[in-house]
Amino acid sequence: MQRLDENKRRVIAEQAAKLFATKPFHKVTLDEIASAAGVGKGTLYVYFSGKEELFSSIVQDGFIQILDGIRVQLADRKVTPREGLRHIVEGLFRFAFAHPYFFELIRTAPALVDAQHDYWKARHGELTQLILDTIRAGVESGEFVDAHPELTSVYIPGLVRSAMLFGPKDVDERIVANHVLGLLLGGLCARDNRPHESVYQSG
Amino acid sequence: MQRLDENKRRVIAEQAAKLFATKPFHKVTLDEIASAAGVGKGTLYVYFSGKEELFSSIVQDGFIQILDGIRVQLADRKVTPREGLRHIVEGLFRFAFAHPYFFELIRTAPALVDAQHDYWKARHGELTQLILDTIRAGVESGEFVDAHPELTSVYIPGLVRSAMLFGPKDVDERIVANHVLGLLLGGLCARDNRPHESVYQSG
Amino acid sequence: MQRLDENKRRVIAEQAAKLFATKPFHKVTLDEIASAAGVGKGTLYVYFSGKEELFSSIVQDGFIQILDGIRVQLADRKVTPREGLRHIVEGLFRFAFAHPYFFELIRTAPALVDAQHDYWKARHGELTQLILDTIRAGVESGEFVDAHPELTSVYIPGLVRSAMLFGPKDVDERIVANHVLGLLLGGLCARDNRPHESVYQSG
Amino acid sequence: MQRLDENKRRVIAEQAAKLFATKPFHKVTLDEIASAAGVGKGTLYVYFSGKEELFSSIVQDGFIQILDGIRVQLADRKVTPREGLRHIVEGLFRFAFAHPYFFELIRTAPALVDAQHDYWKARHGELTQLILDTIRAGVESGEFVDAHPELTSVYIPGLVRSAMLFGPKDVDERIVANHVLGLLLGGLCARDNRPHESVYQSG
DNA sequence: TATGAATGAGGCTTCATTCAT
DNA sequence: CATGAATGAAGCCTCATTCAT
Repeated sequence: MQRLDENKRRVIAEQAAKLFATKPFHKVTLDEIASAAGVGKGTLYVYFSGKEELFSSIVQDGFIQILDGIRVQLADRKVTPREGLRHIVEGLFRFAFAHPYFFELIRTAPALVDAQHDYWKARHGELTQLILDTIRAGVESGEFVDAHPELTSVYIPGLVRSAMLFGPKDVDERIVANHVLGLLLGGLCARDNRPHESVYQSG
Repeated sequence: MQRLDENKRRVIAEQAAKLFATKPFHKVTLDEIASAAGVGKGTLYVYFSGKEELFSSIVQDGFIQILDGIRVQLADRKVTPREGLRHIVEGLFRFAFAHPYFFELIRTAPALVDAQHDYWKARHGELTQLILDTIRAGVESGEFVDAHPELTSVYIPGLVRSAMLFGPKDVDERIVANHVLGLLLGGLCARDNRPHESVYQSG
Repeated sequence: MQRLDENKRRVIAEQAAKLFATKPFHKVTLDEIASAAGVGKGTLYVYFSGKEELFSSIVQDGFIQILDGIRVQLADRKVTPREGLRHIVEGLFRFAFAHPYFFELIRTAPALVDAQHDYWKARHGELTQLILDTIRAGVESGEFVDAHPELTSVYIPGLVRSAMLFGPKDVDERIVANHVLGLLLGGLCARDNRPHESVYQSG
Repeated sequence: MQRLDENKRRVIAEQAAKLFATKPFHKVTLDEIASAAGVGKGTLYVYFSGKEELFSSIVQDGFIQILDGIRVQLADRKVTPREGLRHIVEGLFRFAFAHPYFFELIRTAPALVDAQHDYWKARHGELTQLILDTIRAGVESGEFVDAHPELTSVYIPGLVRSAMLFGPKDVDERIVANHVLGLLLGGLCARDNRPHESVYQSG
């Protein structure tokens, strides 16, 4: 028996995630969550220490998944910066499409976490750092030209977020991923070096 | 002082904006807002019909400012798509730096507005449309290459948002604006056509 | 200039009476009253010292009118108890039909008046006393038979109230008055001594 | 105590009834009610959906009790109209004396109930109808003479109300009931057919 | 472990009253 | 005298949290 009933914990987190994605934090009640998860309200406190912790827990689990997914791809020492960037963008979109609620949900995350604020910032920082390292490697190798990689690294999750939240509803995962990647690599004025439509083929 | 005082309305909105930027919606109390604005709690209801309306009002005013600012710049018929894009990015950053709280504040906006949801979506759509038109014009004129302008148009406010929320705290307005613009126009692999550092000079 | 503008005072009282008759005391706002009377909210305080006093004032004015109306009729020394009872019932109904809101309005009166409670009880007591005297006179003269005149005297305004509040909406003043009087004098089993339909003819 | 406690519900309703009888609706606070009932304020909302519903609930329960009590008495097919009237008046007074607060409380009822207004009117109408049927039966059988039974039927609860609210405080239940009944049957001028003092003896 | 009845702190909102104009 | 913007006390209600079962 690890972490109580791990399955029930996941059901609760999933249902809560859906609700948190639908309405702002303060309009989601624990009654709703309990009822959506098919458990008693008291049970929530068996698995989570409170509403905020439940929320942060979901967010952090998501970040960990994203990070792990990307790290697996980047683990190979022979990954070039360009391939690395592709892995990052694809990894972000893979998660985003697998968890359609997630980006809605983290909209309110930064300001909510109080006690867990540091932990949250650490996770967020890890992701940014991962991206930053990749870009810097590219700059050093001459593959990339970027006067401010520390800025670029924060753009990338933002691009994914924007695409998911405000882009067309029926967009295809591979198409957006490629499009974002194309923009990142070649910009709007690029002529010949665009990887458009070819990314997934090589993946 | 026998007419509703437009100035007092603005003071309330400003103080409220600061607070909404600091904490999530449900942690901002009307007591705080009233006290920060130096008015009685009841006075808030003289100028706004409630907490949510106060919030949406701030958001919408901001959007209108952004739109107006950009529209003024784009009004000149001789603006090229490339210049147009520059005006858009600069306009967004100009507003963002003038209202440092705004992007924090709209984090929670979409889900909060209920009654005003349509109005919000309309404003948001206007901004997206403005950008979309510019990009499409560039694609048609051959200046831009973009397979999915409808995606690109939603990225741009997202880039600004990411830069403001997660970028370095002491970043310079002109530097970020140029950097974003450079990325948009040339991407990371561009070599010769990058307007880096030169944008504001020509403005 | 007596009591300020006596006419404006009456307009306010009339509009307030209508509103108090429509909804319970706590759902009538001074804003409504002011707006219905076509005056500013502050003006209400020029003519009345507050919401409760405005209410009591209306009630007491009504009672005084009722009392005065009845007293005029009873003033003639030669009025028999039977005629007296007729004057009382007719007087009550005359007022009730002239002020259709009044009985709705006093529904909540007794418990509302705090400061003016004694004054209210005094007026109410005067009316009861008037009726009581008439019945006792009748009992003494042998015209009436009543073991508990002090009970009967409180019934009579109650009969009027019930007829007004719960009786058919389109009832005729003379018909109800006669009906109440008939019941009082002869009861349901009476056979020959009923004054039905004849009361107003002799008035 | 894992099911909603019906007894607790009754305690709350009883205490609330006492308070509503003492002061007008808007002066009774939920804090008072909760504290009088010995429960937390939130508990009120477990058993009732709000202040108004708590109030209407009390009123409606009362009406149902009155109706049921009277209906039991009238159930016997052999009840004559005269006996029926006696049962009605006695039933009303029995309830009134058992629930001394009730008639105070319903003073404000009609205007308060909004959503439940129809339900209230239905109950009130049932009582009136019960009385009306009895009187009409008497008129048809020749026992009663009444040109307007639809008026008489609304008087009767009004008589009870007046007696309770404005009659002497120390009045005896049997005496008032008999007195009201005597008035109804014989009026003030009756001489021989009055059931005074004899009603309860035969009951 | 699982539950849900009970709780009360805290928030939004209303509105009678005041007072500067 | 007339006004209505400003006020803040007070109340209803919500809901996260607790705890007895």
